[in-house]
Amino acid sequence: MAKDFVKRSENYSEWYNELVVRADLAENSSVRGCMVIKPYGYAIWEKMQSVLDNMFKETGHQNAYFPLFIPKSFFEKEAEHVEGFAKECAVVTHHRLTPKRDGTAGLEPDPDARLEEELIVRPTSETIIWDTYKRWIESYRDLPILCNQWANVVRWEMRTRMFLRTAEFLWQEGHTAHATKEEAEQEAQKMLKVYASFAEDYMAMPVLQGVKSPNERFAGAIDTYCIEAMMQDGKALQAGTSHFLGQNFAKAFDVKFLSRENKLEYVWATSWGVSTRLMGALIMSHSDDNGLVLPPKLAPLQVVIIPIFKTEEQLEQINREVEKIQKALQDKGISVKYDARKEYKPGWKFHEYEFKGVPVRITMGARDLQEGKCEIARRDTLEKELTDLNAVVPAVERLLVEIQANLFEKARRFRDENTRKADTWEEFTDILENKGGFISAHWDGTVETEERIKELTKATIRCIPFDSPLEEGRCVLTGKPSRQRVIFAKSY
RNA sequence: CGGGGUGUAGCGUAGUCCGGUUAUCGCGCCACAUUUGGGAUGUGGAGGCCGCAGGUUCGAAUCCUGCCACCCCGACCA
Repeated sequence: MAKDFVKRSENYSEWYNELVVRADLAENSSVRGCMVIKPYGYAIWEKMQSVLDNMFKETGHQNAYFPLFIPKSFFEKEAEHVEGFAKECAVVTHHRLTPKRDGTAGLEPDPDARLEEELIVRPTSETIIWDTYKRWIESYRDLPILCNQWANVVRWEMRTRMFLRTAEFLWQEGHTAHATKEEAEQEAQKMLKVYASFAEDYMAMPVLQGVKSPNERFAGAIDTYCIEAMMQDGKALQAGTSHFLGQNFAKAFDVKFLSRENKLEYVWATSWGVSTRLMGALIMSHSDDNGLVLPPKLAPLQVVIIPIFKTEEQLEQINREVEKIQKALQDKGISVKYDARKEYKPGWKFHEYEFKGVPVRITMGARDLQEGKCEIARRDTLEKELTDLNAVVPAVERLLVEIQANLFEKARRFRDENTRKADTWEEFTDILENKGGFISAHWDGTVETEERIKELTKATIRCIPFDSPLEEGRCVLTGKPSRQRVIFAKSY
């Protein structure tokens, strides 16, 4: 390597950026704020997609696709929604280019091709979808509508960070329409549970589940539910959100249905989404100073086999053993790569696959083969052990399960160790300045206090956890009475 | 959008203050040989509109103006 990989403890941001680029996941493009996702990174996204997609289908949802462009006027229909997104929209004003009229080289938008109404590149699709749903819904028999869209969206962010905040990002957005408030609320909560189990069971990333404070609520929602994860630098990352939209969009787009009682009523709505930001979360949750660490359930490559040999005869002997093991592993549904390239030395390959986060490595050399053994190394702990050739398959199967569980446990322990209670303002600021992480504290429930705390400390309320017990207390800033602790943290 | 910084080969860089031979070095790349149990070694070689566009000058990576991009810190956000 040209330069030593920067250590996580030295400069977390730089570490993260380098990790993304050097593990071959993505790179900055020549387009402002946009990122190129490279094949290896995209393979991880595809894995995430397919797992999520199955979960959505199991909960009764269908995929659909809506336009990339949204007429400007659609945004004007929901007051809070437009306020939330107006500042970060890419706007299409022309439909044709023409050579520059002042005679200099280059092209310019043709003034004769100006659009009558500007089109907005979707920052989210509520408006275009509710404009469409209006035509789909007449009676309670048309409900519920449970659609999901896999798409790209554009938000013209001032400051970007690979995977965490890019001008264009890939995501999934579910949009549902219901006949009753209760059903819509349940849907929003149900989808949050889906996200939480994806995060914990597949990404091995523990998350807090809760509801957002009014300040952090989605523009246009009645309630925003969220999953919040803690990164290894102690900062919080909002990993997914599910919104109960009430009748806000139905009213804005005039979507009514005739109920069983023959009454005309507005439809109840939800929307929910997760994005390529999850890739950032995955990277920051588990990776170490040796590179990426991927949970086996999402690793595009679970096992790599590396031969060590001096002579052709030895290689052939290894090839024969590998063939058997590779086939047996593949039969168990495990993805395996045999890297017998002669152009790279074993040591180089070890580092390469470690950097890319491959969970299990099998090293097969002539020496061990004599004794009927090979070496199995695990990425999470970097431990190595010799295993009998005929025990390799069950050992790998067991190891993949173990690594998955260990990554989750390790992340959960880290989060719990870095979650602290604060009962006074001194404790609160001391934790933020010296320790970081989550702070469980009382809050008087007002927007003013939350904003004041943000001004003073940069910490925000990440969520009001569902499982937070009722408990009498006093607001950490104002001393006013509070009935429940909420989670504060600095966030991405 | 405010403050700070950077832009020289695929990557990382020296040189910029104080203009002057053929633009420095390392990694990587190519060829050959020897190597292969934790990033091999030697020899030879290829690769540069010095971010872009103007300007000053006999002469610009270096000075001036404008633009663009990226990074960091804020504000904003999935």
